[in-house]
Amino acid sequence: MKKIPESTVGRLSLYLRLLDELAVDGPPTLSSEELAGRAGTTAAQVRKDLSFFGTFGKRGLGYSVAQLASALRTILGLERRWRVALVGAGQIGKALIGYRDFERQGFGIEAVFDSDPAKIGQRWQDLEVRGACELEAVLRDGIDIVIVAVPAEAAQGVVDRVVASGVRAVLNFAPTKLRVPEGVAVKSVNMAVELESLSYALVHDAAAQRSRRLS
Amino acid sequence: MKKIPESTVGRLSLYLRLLDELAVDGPPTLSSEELAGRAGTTAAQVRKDLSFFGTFGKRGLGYSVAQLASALRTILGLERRWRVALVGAGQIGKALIGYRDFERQGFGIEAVFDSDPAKIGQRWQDLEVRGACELEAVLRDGIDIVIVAVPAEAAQGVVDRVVASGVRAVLNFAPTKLRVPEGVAVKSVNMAVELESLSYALVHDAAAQRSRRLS
DNA sequence: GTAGCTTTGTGACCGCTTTCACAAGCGTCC
DNA sequence: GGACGCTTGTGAAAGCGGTCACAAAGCTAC
Repeated sequence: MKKIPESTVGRLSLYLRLLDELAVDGPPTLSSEELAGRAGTTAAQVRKDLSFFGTFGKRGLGYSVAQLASALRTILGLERRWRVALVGAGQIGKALIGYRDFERQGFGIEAVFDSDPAKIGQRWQDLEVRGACELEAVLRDGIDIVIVAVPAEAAQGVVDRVVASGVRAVLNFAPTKLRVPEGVAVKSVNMAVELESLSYALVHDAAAQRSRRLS
Repeated sequence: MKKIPESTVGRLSLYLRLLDELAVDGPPTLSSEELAGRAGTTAAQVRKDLSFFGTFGKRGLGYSVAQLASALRTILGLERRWRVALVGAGQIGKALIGYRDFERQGFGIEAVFDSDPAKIGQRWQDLEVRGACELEAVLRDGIDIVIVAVPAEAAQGVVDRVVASGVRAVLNFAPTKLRVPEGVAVKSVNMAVELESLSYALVHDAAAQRSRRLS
């Protein structure tokens, strides 16, 4: 299979969400044009994204909402349940545990870890917070994805242990760049970077608008 | 000024964080090579990123950690304090409010809104949760950035009101694509997309490794 | 069956980001 | 003060993702 752009995968995920919304009340079929409108992209982009994986539409008609959604689920690997562990029982961790949408989408958080003795043993929803020393044992028991929600200083150490335990997918909330070996997927959610990009946009746009006003 | 790639801005933010770490205990100077190593990119990339904004290094020597950090703060607009409001007093909102790093970096959350009458009037840290009806009035009072942390269905409606109130920067946590007029910056943090990309990587890599084993 | 309208799938093109490669500049050592 | 080593800054080349445009294909009407 050819190389798929990372951005394409992200868009497929978005398309799927839009299709799921439409499935309940919308028409049974839609065009690339309509899907693009909802997704904030272009019809050509939608068709190109899908064409990497096969042909899903009918010319002159568009795509079946149900069939395309099903195909995207297969492509994204969402037909099975993924076993997830959370490392770091702080504020972010708590928000994630409470976010029941994950379970509904097939991502089940099965364990929570923290190194703070005061937190170990606490019950979070239906999970007990476990000590960091148990990490390897639990991860080796078939965990697919680890969410890292610890302070930046601790993140690389945690991810090293996670990778050594055979986990090959990490979702990182620590505001730092993680180094992992080939074959391990890392996705980062970095709110600090996003906020600072907004800051940049604000000072940059302000300057642009000022010069526009002068001309 | 020329067009700056979005990805460059994100990396500058990362460089700044790395420099701040080094400032406390590291050497007073470093090369693009060293910075690139820590940032997970290449030396050429670092130099190109910086070259968009001027020249900050000394040939043969590298960059002064303190001076470069200061320059990046200016570029990113982090020398001033930004006034932030949070819309949506759910789990994510609570985590964000508790995340005191934001304040330290110059992003001060000054108001929290929710539409749930049961939440209005609650005290969160030192803030009182306000009703959605007060939104416009407060935003017009000099709020620079709004964080949207409401359910996906409500997000577009909120952002429309936010934009109408003159705010030009939005950080979106709702798992949906927001439509905003020209001149408004939106950054999205979409955990669902990230998780599904990991799911894709897992099924995709598994296939890749299988075929590698066969060959 | 065929004319006409619609919409897909895709190769070619385009523009932007990254990488490459090297001349220019700075400090050091003798 | 001159030679040497190191590192920057930057034009040029390469690579990649996005857009365009159109032939192919399906559906409807008559």
